[in-house]
Amino acid sequence: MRTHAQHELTKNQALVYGSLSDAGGPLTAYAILDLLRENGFRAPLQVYRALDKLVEFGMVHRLESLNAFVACSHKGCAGHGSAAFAICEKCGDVREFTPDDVVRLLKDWTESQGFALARTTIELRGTCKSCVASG
Amino acid sequence: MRTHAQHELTKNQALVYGSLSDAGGPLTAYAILDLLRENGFRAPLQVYRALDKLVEFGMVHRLESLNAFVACSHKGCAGHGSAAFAICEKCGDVREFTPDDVVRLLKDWTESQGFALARTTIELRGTCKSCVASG
DNA sequence: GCATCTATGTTATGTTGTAACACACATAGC
DNA sequence: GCTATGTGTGTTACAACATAACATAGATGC
Ligand SMILES: [Zn+2]
Ligand SMILES: [Zn+2]
Ligand SMILES: [Zn+2]
Ligand SMILES: [Zn+2]
Repeated sequence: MRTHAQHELTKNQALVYGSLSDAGGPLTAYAILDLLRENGFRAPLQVYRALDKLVEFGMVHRLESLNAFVACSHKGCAGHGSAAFAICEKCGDVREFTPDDVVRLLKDWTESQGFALARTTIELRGTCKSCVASG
Repeated sequence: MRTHAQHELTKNQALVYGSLSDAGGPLTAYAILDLLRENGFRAPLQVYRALDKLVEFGMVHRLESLNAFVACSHKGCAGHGSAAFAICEKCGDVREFTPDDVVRLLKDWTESQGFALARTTIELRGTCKSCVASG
């Protein structure tokens, strides 16, 4: 039994997830494509199809405000509560966190409005601690 | 003294804002361009440049998860606290609200992390009340 | 064998967003 | 008047992001 694979990935899914995991930060689909050309990737759809599945599995998150994708920071994660992201505009660092209290308030609001919530996007832009410190 | 114009808009800005205001919902930049061809618009930059200013003025919001823009629902608004959006995936309706408590919690988190928050993106996807009722 | 489902490969196209350069217009300083 | 400066504008070309449509390949179940 595998400990770190809730989903058996196909070859392309594994390659794409590997790229994101190795990168340790967000990559665009086309950046992934370029990284994987030496593995035989030729067309954007090969990347997008794998990303669709990985996002569905909860192993990868899409950053809407960057048009980019990032591996979930919970290693071997098979999905968790809604995530939020703090994105540094100086260095590009992305920090994932899970603000359950925030999500609870948003869910309360949607319920009070009769809105059936499917998913949330929370992305914070600013400057990270080390970039603030260094000027 | 004008009551509804905190900013004197240029011709192009007024046209773009008018389109969004009349639409009563989100439009992509290219949809705006098509609407404004009869007013002499020929190129996407004419739209994007106006949108940049309108967003800066706080009169228009960008919806990252739709790659679209929407007039602020506060008429004559010159900017307010961070907004959030509930987006119906059935009918496309977008409801703007201002969840101060949520923003406060997010701000607390960023401050505890030394992250200098510049702006927030909060977008909720789901099904609106009337679409839930009718389907 | 045959239907069905999923994954994959490939070409072409559609959608969203900018770079670079030129020009018009207003305002301020000389 | 005449420059300098800043901002708004117009235009061409291009870059970046995403999908449609069609073909092929392998696995599973009957
Ligand atoms: Zn995650
Ligand atoms: Zn940083
Ligand atoms: Zn608003
Ligand atoms: Zn609806």
